[in-house]
Amino acid sequence: MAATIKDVARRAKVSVASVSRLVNGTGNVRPKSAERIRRAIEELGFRPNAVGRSLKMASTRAIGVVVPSISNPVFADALAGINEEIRAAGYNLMLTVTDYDAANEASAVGALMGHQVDGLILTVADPDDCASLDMLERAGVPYVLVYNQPGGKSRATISVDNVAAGGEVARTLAAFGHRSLGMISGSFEASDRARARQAGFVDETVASGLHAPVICEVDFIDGDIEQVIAGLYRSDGKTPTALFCSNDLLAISVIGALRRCNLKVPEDVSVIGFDGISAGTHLSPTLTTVVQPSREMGRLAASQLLGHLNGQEAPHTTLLPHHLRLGESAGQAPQPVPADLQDNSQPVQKRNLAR
Amino acid sequence: MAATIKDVARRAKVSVASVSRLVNGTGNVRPKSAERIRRAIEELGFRPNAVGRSLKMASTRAIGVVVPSISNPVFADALAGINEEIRAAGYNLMLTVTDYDAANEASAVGALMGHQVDGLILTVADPDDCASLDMLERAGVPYVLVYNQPGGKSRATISVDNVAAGGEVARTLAAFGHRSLGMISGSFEASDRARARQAGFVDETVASGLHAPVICEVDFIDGDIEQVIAGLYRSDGKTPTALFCSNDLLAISVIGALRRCNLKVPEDVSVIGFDGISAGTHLSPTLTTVVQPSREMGRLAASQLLGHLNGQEAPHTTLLPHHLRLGESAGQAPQPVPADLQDNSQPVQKRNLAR
DNA sequence: CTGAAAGCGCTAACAG
DNA sequence: CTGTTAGCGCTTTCAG
Repeated sequence: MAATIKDVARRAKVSVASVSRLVNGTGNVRPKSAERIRRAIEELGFRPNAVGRSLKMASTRAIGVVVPSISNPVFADALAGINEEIRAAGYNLMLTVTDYDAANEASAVGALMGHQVDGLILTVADPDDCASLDMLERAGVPYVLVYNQPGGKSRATISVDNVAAGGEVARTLAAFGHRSLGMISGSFEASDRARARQAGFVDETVASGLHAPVICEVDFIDGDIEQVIAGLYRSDGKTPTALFCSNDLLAISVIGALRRCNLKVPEDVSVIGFDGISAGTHLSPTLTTVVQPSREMGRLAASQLLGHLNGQEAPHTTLLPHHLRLGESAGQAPQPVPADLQDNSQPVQKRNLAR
Repeated sequence: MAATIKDVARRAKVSVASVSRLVNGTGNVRPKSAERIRRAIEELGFRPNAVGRSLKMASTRAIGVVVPSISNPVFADALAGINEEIRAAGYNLMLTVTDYDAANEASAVGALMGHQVDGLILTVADPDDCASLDMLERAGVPYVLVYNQPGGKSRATISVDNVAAGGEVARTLAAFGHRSLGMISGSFEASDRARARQAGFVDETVASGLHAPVICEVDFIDGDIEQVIAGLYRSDGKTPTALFCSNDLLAISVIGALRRCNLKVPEDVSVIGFDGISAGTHLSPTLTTVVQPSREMGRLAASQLLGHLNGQEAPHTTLLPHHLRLGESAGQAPQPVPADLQDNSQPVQKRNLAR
């Protein structure tokens, strides 16, 4: 059906070589022939077959992208950035969504390699223990991670400093006067980011003179979250007055669950998320969160990868700045302890946290 | 670098044909040879080059997807559905985001055709006047639209009935006692959906005995929206007590703008969106909206396309059911007119709307 | 400036 | 069962 370069050549009464030269602007062709070729192309509606070209050139001009989810705006935004950069450079995008499943991760990378993508951009569950990544390395296929923050192995990555950010959250909450913190996180196994944020959060909580925070790992099912929250606040003991959620989507669910448990945010419980998805600013209370520059991260990942494909320096680890966006969902700790007890607090350490 | 089928054949001391047969499960090979081939594959880390295969088979087992945006959850959700279906069938996904730009639309389709995708799934600005679509048709490349609802031309589509849905919104609002309706819409030029929703909304508004609604077309810039809202409600005349927004993202922005204009939702103004993005249920007030089954739409589009590629019936137009999700953002019209005036209302028609 | 020809990696007759 | 071979559509020497 579709016309080939051969058809064009025949119709223009030249060799396929000339057509190729004209089409690709490589080498010159006599103006007279050029005109005939152009007409033939026009008449035949010829469009070069990228598969044939790829086979010959050993380059598909396609780059693969592997992300855990696309319904999470964080990944959607990064993808938008990637798309922008990639397309501007004339590359195409092969996308796979893994749904946080490691098996999908592996098969996706395999499929993409089979399709001979020129490079990959991906977010994996665990960059420190990822067979797919090792495979890419062995095969010499360039890649750069986004959001992932490898601990041991040195791998090209674009992310924020999750540990530091988690720490800032702890300090902020402490400065608000909260004495009992908690963290609600999605699967640690499926997210090195969550682990890093937790590590920073716990460390700084303790460093701030508070006791270690309660950590709840939840499945991403609304019912589950509600149960966890209910369980947490049913106990009459020392329950957290502030909750750090490992990502914004989770924070939003947690706020909903809290509300259904008749707990007011932020009056009774403060909530801080992570990511800075735009939906957070439209909620009420508006979401306090750690903002990462998702779109920019995607753009940067793409441009580093493309740069490398064009012979520039290899992609390297880049930590982009994050920042805390103060919304209404986090505020002063409720109910300062009765005056007589208050004297027992530790003013020195308190001053520290307020930094 | 990467091993080819030839390398495997050499190493296993068989012909490339045998390797191909074993790898693809087409034809038999002597168990003895099979074993040698398998070892060779293992040792060489051989992975069939899909480009070579595609060239020979005239099929890339890739399908192209073209959407206006990926940051809008509607498209992200549909894409999730497409991804699911596509991957289960062993296909790959080539994605392009057009950013609502018709020029990008055309070049994306061109690039995808060049890459020889086996079929396309797309949402375009105007399915009734779309050069890309005509080009696909001419080239005989199968495609199915999502969200688009072509008026004239017959094109395979998965969507909801936007006209009917727009009408329902009008009737619902009328039944709530609103007498003055308005619609805020994104670019009509970039969205046939918006046009269809508007058509249904206007028709039913009038059919309900109300005067034609105010229509405001806005750019998708927060500042712009705020200005439009402010302008609309500055006039002391008969301003709408209910606003239908052509999509949820817009509705969320409108609610924000309304709030900044000191208008309460829904006490002063009711707002209804369209799409049913999950963020809407987490807002407060929760968003009233027309829910479309986005993920299912994506899934269905993909399965129809794949079915067609496998020789089943051609994709056809499918209207999936939508439904109104009543949230808190829309309610009874404010301030029933003073009693003496109320008698002037038209009870008969009112009864009609309440149906 | 131009054409002939080789070959990218793979599949599928076809002949043994 | 197995190997040989002819392309799929394209780019690119290499001669002319």
